[in-house]
Amino acid sequence: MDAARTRRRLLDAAERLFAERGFEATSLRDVTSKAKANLAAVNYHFGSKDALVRAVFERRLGEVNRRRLALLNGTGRGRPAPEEILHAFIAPTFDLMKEAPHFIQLMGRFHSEPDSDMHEFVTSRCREVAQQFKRALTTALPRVPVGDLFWRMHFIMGALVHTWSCHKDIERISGGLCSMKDEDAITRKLIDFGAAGLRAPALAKRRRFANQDP
Amino acid sequence: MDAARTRRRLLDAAERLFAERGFEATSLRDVTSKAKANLAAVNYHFGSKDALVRAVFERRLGEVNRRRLALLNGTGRGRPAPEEILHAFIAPTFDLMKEAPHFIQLMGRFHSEPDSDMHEFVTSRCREVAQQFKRALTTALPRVPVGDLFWRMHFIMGALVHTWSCHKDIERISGGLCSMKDEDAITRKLIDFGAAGLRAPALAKRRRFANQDP
DNA sequence: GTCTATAGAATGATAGAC
DNA sequence: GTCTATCATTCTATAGAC
Repeated sequence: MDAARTRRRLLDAAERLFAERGFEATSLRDVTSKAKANLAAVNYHFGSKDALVRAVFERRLGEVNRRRLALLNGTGRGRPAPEEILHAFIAPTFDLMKEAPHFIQLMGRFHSEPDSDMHEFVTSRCREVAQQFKRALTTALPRVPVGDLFWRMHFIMGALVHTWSCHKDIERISGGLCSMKDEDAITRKLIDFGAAGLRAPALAKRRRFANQDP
Repeated sequence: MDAARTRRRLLDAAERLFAERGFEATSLRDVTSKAKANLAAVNYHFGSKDALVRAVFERRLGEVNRRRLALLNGTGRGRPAPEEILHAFIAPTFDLMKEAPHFIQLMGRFHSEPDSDMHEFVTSRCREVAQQFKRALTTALPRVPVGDLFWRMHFIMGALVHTWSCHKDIERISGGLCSMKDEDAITRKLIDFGAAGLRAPALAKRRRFANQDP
């Protein structure tokens, strides 16, 4: 029973330090000392530093993706609106902000990390979910050309990832104007923003704007 | 004259390696061997690894911000449209994608980096530009509440940063559907997407959507 | 399972010859 | 300015006592 508790303390410490300092900049000594465990404990319980990183992601990612699919499939029998699809994708991550803020930050950081092994590991656990959401949005927006739809999903992904990365610094960044306290309200703002972008006419203002910008 | 050329090779190598592997994961030995310079050259020309990072940003950031302000102030005497403001902010970075693709990737990575000294250094060089663009958008969209406007600018920033981060992998990510070759076309797509989000009615679909999601 | 001790490799930085 | 050689740290990982 002590083993499980040590494992958990190591995961907590690693999650936090990887989020705050980055993966390369965090040593096993940092992790074990914050976890009040012995230096050898990481290699005993996980095998290596890389395996610890994977375990940190594995602990939360499965549940997040399960809840995403549950929300997506619970939107009723008709074609769900873009707003509902975005909500199913976003809300399970924002819900974690109180319980596991460092994991959210870590998900934000991960998207611009170069480590290709870690990338492959995480994306492999999200591939199925990504496919289903892509299909749902394609069905919900049949008149948006598939190329445009990819770009708009990419832009929404960027807005989401950036919000994950910065969620602890919103008050500072906004000069005290905004805060991340009411995650549901921010979820709505992001959904409304993304849905408006998804529905933008493919050629809106193109010509007029182009004339002003030779 | 040899000094200037060595300095330049070091900056080129550092820019590329920092973008591809990250700052912590890149050693001075990696940089100097790629630059075909001696290990001691970095400390001779820049003083330290940290100073090298700052120099990498300094080399390009000033010019980018100069061009942003030139475009912003060249939009004519009236109140520029949100599209024009976004164009002035985005285009100078996309224009660099051919000439300095690694720097663009590095700008993407930087936004989720934890190193607070580096963060302070870069944001200090962009503070004036950020202020001016914020003011321009506030004027262009007087009916959007300032809190909403902050969030929408934050989301657009996320879309932009994510595009910087991924610009070399768009073909792979999109499964061959899209590419980054025509930067002007992608600039337009991002501008149209962002402008639609900026103009979204503050309460669009709020009530109906809320009912479906207790 | 937890600990100490240490191997073995890599790092940033510098001194001093040329 | 460029080079070699090296110092002092730090790192991951492991062997072996308890």
